[in-house]
Amino acid sequence: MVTLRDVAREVGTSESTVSRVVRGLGNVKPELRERVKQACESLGYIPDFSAQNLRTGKSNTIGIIVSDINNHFYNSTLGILVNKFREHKYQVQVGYSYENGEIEKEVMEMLLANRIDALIMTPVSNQNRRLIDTIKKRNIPIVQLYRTAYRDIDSVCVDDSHGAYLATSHLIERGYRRIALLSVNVQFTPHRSEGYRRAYEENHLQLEEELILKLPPDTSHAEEISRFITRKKPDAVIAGTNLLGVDTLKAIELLQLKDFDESHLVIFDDMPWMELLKISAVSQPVELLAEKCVGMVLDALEGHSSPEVNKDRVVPRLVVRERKGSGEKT
Amino acid sequence: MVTLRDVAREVGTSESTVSRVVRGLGNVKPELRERVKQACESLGYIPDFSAQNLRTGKSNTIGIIVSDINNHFYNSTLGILVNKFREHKYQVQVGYSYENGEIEKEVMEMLLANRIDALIMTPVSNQNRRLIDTIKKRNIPIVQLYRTAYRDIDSVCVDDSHGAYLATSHLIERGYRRIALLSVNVQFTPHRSEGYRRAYEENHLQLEEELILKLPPDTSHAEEISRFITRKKPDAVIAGTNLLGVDTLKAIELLQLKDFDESHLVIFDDMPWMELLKISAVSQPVELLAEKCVGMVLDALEGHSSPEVNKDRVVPRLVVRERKGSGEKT
DNA sequence: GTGAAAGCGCTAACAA
DNA sequence: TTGTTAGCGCTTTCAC
Repeated sequence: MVTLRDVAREVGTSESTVSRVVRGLGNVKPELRERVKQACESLGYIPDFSAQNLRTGKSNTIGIIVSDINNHFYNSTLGILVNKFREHKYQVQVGYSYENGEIEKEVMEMLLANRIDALIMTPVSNQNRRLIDTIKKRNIPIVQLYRTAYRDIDSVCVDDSHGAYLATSHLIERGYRRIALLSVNVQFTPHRSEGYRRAYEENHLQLEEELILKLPPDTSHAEEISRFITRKKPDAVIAGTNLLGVDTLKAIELLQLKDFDESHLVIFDDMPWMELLKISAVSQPVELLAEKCVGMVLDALEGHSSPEVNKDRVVPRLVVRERKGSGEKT
Repeated sequence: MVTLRDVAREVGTSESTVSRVVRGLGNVKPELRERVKQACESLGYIPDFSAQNLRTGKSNTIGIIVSDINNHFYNSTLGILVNKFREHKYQVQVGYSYENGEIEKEVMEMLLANRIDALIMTPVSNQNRRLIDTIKKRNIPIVQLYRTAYRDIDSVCVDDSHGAYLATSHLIERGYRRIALLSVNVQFTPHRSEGYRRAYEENHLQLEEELILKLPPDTSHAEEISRFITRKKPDAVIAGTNLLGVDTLKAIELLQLKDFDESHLVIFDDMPWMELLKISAVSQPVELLAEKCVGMVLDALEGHSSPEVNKDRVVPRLVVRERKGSGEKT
């Protein structure tokens, strides 16, 4: 391994001078600076972040904990975040919690051990309060994304309740009355059922509790959904995530429901394939969300943040799609 | 920050003893061991990987460079790799190269600076030979995934040429003659066009070069593809990646081609939505691929690897799908 | 079974 | 403008 010392020896100067050149600080004579740069280049010097981090106490790294590694929706959010932090010269270190509080704990410890400068997470539970406090004590900014598990920590969420309201209203308007609401049984998310209820109430319609189905995260539910449809006979379905959307479509296929087409369906998290299938979707403003999240983190890192807890909530919108010839319920 | 020293002071012992306990080494009296553990717990001690890495020269971290952050296919591969390494107690640090050799260089340097123990990458070019050599010199194992840019480095690839052969043969069998091949213009991939040609030859059919279209990575090509279809009038299309598949479907919609349905199409990289749309796909054995890749890395880390260059190639399979009533070309 | 001490590669305070 | 030095938190001899 080539170290500062090696470069210094090569040039015949001191480690600190080389360090200054490498970090682009002033106060080095141009001539020396050039020779040092040359030597770095020819020796193939690469700095050692472990040493840097140890010495400076910071890592230029943002930790991000993603709750579901298999959900494209989270992956695309992650993609945007990584991009934005890249622009600000921050590395990103990702950890996956698999919607499991224990693993979440391990991952938080791992990221702390890596000396992250800030943490963005989609919390799985509120059981890691202890670690959250440790992180606060170290003055590491935290932002919760998509869910608010800890009330005293900044958060950026989507108003899923409103999303459900939009979806439900839309379907009611189309003449559907037995609308099923499928959602993942995850805590700390703004409750979709709340908006669903509101839409029913505003339309003076009676709602059946049994049309609300909560499912555990991180597995396929096609069979369960098909049984549910058979038993409860909904005339429309709102799928609370893109993955549940896929499961619902599979269930429909399983059951060979000929009249149950895409117009009976609204799926959360707009994805490219929904456009192709002409399925209406609740589109999350991921870009905006990421922007706010990054903004909060950078503000906090630069000490610009307010003493109060920031809670930001962005509003989803309904994307109505229909095939020509389709439309009102017949 | 709570350090080993703090814990040692609390217990009234030395740093080295605490270190032994924390790392689960023997040679500490049970009674002392317990007290140390207690103290770690109550003080909330978290080890510092920077210090550990600096001292030991290794990081328990595998670096992975993904070439396209927006491609679900790579994301799902990444998901599997992360899972597998987790089982083996390795962290994963991800870098994204955005299909750009310059960024790839930066990312490689970043990962090296982080002292990764091994590197898995989907190389974008062969222009980073210099860094590859540095990595080799540091005895850090490297595995190339999906592409072989450096012949002297281990690799695990998919036989895309064979995939194209399967897709083309299938379409020819269905009666199509003017089959377009759309692929991303990326170097070092087994050439799809080779299998495409072979299928034409075996069927004693004349192939038109102009039906082969190469497109740059990392943008949408719907318009370009629609122009291409208008001009060249193919009667079937093979899309070389899932993203090109989406673009092709959009192009078909743009052109309102009524008779050009899913049966005229084969898309590389099987994705859940293709099942829903009944689109035939060339399915990559991602799980197997990841397994081989992880195996190679672990072998190398444990010194079990052979002196020769490992080149593994896995074979894709064709998943034929059809709606009832569809089938042979009419 | 336990502790003292050196040093991994780097930065920052200070001295020259 | 440059060099010397101490020390970040940890592991690893080596001595006891």
